[in-house]
Amino acid sequence: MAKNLTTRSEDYSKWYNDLVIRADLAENSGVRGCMVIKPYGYAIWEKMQAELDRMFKETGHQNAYFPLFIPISYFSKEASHVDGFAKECAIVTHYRLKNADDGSGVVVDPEAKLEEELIVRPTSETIIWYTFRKWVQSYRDLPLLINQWANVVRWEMRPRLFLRTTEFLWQEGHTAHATKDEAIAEAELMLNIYTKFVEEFMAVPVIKGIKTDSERFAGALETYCIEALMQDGKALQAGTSHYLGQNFAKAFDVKFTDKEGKRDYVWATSWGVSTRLIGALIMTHSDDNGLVLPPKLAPDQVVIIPIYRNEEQLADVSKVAEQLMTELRSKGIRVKFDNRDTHKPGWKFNEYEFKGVPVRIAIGPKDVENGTVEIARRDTLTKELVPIEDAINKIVALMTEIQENLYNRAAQYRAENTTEVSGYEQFKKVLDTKGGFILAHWDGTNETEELIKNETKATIRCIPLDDENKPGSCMVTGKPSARKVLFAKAY
RNA sequence: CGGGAUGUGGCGCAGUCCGGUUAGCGUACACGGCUGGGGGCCGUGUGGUCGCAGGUUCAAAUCCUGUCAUCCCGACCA
Repeated sequence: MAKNLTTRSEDYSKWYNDLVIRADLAENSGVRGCMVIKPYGYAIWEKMQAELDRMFKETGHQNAYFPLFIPISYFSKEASHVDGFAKECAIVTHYRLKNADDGSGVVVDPEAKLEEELIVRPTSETIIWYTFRKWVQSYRDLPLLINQWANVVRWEMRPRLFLRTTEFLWQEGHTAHATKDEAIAEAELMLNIYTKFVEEFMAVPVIKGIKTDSERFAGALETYCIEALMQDGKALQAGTSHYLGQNFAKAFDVKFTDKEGKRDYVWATSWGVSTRLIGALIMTHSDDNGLVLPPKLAPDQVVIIPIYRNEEQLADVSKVAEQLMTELRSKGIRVKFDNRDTHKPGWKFNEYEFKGVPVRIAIGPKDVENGTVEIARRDTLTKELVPIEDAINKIVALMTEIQENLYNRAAQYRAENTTEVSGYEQFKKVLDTKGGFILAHWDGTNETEELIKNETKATIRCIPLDDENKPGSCMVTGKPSARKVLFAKAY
């Protein structure tokens, strides 16, 4: 798989310049750390949105929309939450511009200073909990299962295209429950939905786990996450789901009356995935020829390219192509017939390879004569001549086959790049020479975690939720450890 | 905010050290012809106040000062 990609990926910017820009998904917008998502990139996001939205609704969630601006006073009600976000907020202080006295352009009108500053949401817990207070009185109002599709702004020091942009698109779910157990179950349910989406639709294998104290979401009691391994050996957090306990309910005074007539604070969760997932998709499957998209998310699953020398041949080829397109569409396959005469076939072959279209069909005069079509698959870069009557079944089968192949390939890569170590020296050596996921025992203290981070730049990605709870002793301190945890260098 | 680098047609770059004709190359774009089963070839053409503002000089993309922006490395992070 992607023989040169691993080395290329060590230089992150080159990787993106070569692949993302060439694949035409996004570009830097010129606004600090923000990006323009181009139509093809956005089409991928829309496919992701559609599938996630369906899964949310199937589990009883509803969409709503809350304001972009959050009064600073709301924001300061939950102490640990503000600690987590204070350093990366954009703040609105004025509401008007005026012409500069010296004619040099427009300046902020000092007269138009806001009484109370507004924060551009870095996440919406505060404004949503402010609102939830008005929506919840009785256990009959619960659970409240709300999702919002929105943009948020986090003024990070160091933005990275798709992975950490100043403004990004995401969905954020916010729920309120009558009991603690119900809230925990919700947080776990959403983690499972994310897992299902990322693995089944994106074909990206993930490890489910919980975050350590230091990596936990600001204001949460438990942060569940899914971690994926990119082709350059670095980990990427693909999604998080937080159990918030009663922290936000207490901060915003959201109480309800239960069946016995007792008043209590509600129990909460929040969960989100972002356009970072597009980055994960690219960085998991792409090769040196460009993007490789899983069929389930590809905006075009099949592209048909006609080959011809003159109008007459085009007419013959088009007849076969259009017939094929109609039949494929009736099977629910997204097909594009690219009969532009402004580009040559060779050009188109390359273009759709950059774009990662899973299956390419070429039809020329020879095929019309012989009753064949040429079918090429993006994941293996192989092509074969197939009798036209077998084409439909072949292509339908390829949709599943390519989807599975991508997942299996990524899973195999991850297996090959996951190492279990026992000692700290071995840990450092693996990290330096191989990278990837490393499983090792840890004594559970912040101090040890911090020490490892400072010395190696590796962090604990999560404490995995799988069944392998074999106790041992910490690789650094030798103190007892309940189980191995997952380390990696991360984006 | 610390360290490093870069700003030159739409995009990617050379030229800058050592100032000197009309600022050059690739690509893209437009037109014509040959082409067309993996980014084809030939020809013609459009497009640049060299990031911005000062300064030095007979002369500045090139030297000096200032300034702005972007990118990379670090602290921060979905």
